[in-house]
Amino acid sequence: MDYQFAAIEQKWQKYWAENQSFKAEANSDKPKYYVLDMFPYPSGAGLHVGHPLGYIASDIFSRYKRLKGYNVLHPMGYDSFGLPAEQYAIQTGQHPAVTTETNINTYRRQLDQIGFSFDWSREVRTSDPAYYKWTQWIFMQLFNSWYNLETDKAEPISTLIAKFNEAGSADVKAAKDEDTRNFLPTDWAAFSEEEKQVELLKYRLTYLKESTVNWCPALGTVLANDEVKDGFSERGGFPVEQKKMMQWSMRITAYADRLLQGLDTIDWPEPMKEMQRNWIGKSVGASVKFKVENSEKQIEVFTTRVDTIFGVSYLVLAPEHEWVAELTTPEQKADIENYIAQTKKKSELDRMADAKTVSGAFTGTYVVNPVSGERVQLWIADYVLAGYGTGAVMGVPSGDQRDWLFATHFNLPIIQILDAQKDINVQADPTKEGKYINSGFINGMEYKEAVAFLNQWLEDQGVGKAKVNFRQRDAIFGRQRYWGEPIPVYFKDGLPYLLKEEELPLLLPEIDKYLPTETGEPPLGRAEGWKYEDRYEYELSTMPGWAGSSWYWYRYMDAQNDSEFASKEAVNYWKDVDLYIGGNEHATGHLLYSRFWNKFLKDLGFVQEEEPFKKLINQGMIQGRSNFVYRVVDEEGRGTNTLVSAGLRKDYKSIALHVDVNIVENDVLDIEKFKAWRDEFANAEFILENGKYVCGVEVEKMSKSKFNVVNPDVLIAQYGADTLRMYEMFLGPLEQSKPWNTNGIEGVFKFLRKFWRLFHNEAWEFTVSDAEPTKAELKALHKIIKKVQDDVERFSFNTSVSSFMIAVNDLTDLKCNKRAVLQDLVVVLAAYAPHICEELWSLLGNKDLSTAQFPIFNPNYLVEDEFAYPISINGKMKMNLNLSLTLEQDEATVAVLANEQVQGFLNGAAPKKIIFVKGKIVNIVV
RNA sequence: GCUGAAGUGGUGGAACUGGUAGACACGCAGGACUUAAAAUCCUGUGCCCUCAACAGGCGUGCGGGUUCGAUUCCCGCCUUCAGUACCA
Repeated sequence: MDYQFAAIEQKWQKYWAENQSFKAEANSDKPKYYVLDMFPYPSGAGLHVGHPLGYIASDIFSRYKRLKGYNVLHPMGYDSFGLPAEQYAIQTGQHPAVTTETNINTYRRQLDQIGFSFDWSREVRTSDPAYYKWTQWIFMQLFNSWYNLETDKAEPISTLIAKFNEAGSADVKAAKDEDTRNFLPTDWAAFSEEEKQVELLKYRLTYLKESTVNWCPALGTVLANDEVKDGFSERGGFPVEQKKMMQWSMRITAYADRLLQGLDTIDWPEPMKEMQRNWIGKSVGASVKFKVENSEKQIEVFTTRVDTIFGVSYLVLAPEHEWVAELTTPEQKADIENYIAQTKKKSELDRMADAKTVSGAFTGTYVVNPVSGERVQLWIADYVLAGYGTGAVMGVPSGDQRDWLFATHFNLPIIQILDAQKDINVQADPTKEGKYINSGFINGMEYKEAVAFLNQWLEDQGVGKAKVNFRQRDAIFGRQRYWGEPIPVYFKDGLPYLLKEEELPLLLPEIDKYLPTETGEPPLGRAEGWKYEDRYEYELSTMPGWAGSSWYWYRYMDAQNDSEFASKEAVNYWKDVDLYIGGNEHATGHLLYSRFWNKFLKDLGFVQEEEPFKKLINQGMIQGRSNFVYRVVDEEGRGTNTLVSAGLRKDYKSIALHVDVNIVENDVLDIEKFKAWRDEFANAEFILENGKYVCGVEVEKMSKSKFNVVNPDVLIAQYGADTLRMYEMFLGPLEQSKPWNTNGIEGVFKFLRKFWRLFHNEAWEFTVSDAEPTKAELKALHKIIKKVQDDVERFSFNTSVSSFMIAVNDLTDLKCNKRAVLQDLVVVLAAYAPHICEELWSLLGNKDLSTAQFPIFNPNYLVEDEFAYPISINGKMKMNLNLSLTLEQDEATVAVLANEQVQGFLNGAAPKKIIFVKGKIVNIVV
């Protein structure tokens, strides 16, 4: 029979499902290997051709590892809480659970027909109560923990209480809020229960705090910083404003240093690590307090160059700094207010574009440099950000270019502080070289000494200390929306208390409408009679999107467990994810939060590994490739009924229209389908080039409105899943972003057919011979065995597809239909094109390809006696010459020079030198 | 600006450790089969000079360098993409 991909693929997909062929063993003597994909949010649009790219790669890797004798865990699930289903619910009244279920079914159908080897018995859905029970449970562990800076790990809150009982708060070194109280053990004992709870909340790893949040009135919800772009919501593009509210936060900053250090231990793409480093934004420096003249106030600044403190010639506050009004003198009041008004008007974008312009205003107030005793002016300027550090900086014009510009613009002094500083009247010189001058008691010191000395001095005097500052803030954990995990907390006397563990899961209540209440409370406020013990108000926020995805890889290890998030045995066996494949858009979201929760769970002894994802690969984005037709317009600019082919468009006045890429092949329009596509084009006329209508092309985001979405279903119907899988890999390196095009898919399909034909005679009857393979056949086989092995291990899937083509071309030329060769070839190709291979495997009389062994590479088959040496003269390749590979330099040189053709090229010139690299090249230098 | 990645035929891309640049595929051109088309098969296909062949020259973003030999290493620049942005 000819290659009937549809029947073959259905048959084996059914077989795999019925036999649970890819179920990971809970216990095994085989080494474990955990291959994870970033699980999808099941959106209503279903999968497009870009989604499966990473899944195909991970599937090939998983199947390969199984053939190599590993016990592979390769699961899939759904990140099924999220905003789109809720938005849809608001519009239609349909419960998000229903929408989600429908979408999941579509996803599952689409995934199944690509033939993935997922272990579906371990499927998870973050919106399933059996799953979010454990998300809530982790929240409770966080609530019940604090971060001990002495042991550098999280500990149960009970150890903190013990410390308070014993020694009060003095010796406690903890990651905590800034407004903690100092108390003695006796004070602690005297605190009321409420006072104790208030104090403990300042130490818990998840805590309530009044914070400024990004409030989006249109969406009725709070957004994370990464969900806001330039003052508008990333989703929907609605305006976002700042609003103060009590919010649950996660004390991720406690882990900032470990999150940073851990990056050095994991095999991730460098750009990803770099993004996380920048996001965490560690800077080492000092905080210094400047006393305000004629006031009790002290302004704290953060600096990374405490050594330059004698060069301070002014201080700047952010315009939003809360003390600005208070510290402005009456004479300067108008100036300052005017400046603040101006800053407010500037949007974030303007402020960015304006980065070069110097602006600011003098408050009229002076502050005192605690080190030198000098009085300097206090200014405000919008180059200082309220949200970073303390919202105040010291200006050192000789050492910082921005400060230099500011000082020059406003005529403030520029003080040289190092003898090595050059040209400071032209620009700042941030050098750390040389010895300090004009710097009081650090004069004559060098950088390192000065920093250490100053830090100690500041601390001794109580006016500052060495400090590490992070850009990263604690993560806000509450969302004012419905479709998320309820937070397992109720309020008594205004204080939060946890539910009991056995009361989990706290189920999402039913509500009438998925909108905030009339009083502005979150949607959960609509749930009637939803009270803890019928009296206490539950927390009405739900968890953010990243909650459920911050630990899901552990649930796959033991997905059905009802008494633990995953059993100790399962966690001890699977440990961590060996290979994680997903997009780089999660660099500072999911991947950071997951590492945070993982470290926390490790601290409490629930998991084994400090880092959850050993190796990470980012698959590139598949962009859309839009096609255009060009409608000729008349004098008045009205569209006519005529369309002109792209190559001739310069001769006409025309407008470009998106055309559905599914009726275009190799950029040539299928005119009949086009006429049927839209009524308005039913009678269109075409100006053709070379008898064809050629469409224009542009690379854009894949989107419905651009008619450039390619649905895998269509391609599978036309070519089959095996072709789709191989074609997606053939497109280019996995990590590279590329526009989708179907131009080469025929070639891959032809390859599979050619492969199929190796096993069949002219009449398409299955025929293999049991004859001994020839040397050439074995060579072709072992070349591909080695190639695939090497390629898969370095995730170079595109090159192995090419090599498969070469192998099949070679074997076709050799007319090889020998079982001894083809049977191994089937196994080698199985990870890429599993359906056709499984069929051929069974036609060869075997059972269950998933239990086969990857063929062992034998280098002896590749050994050559001869090599066609490229002979180059002065590095230019001239000809090839067959020489025995046993020849060493001397004999080879003789043989080369004896050759007539070589002599012809030399044309009488005497070789100065002959380079001979065995098995590689001969280069004659003349 | 900073950080990171990348720049190779008409196109996607290959060349893994400095050793034959353009594998494999698409497209295109020509041919076979066919009444014809599709499918299939065969041949050719980096550019320039040449009717063509032979031979030659050029060629991996640009300019230099190291080397017998550079897509690969070094220096300087340009462009594109991604992230980030007055971070004190």
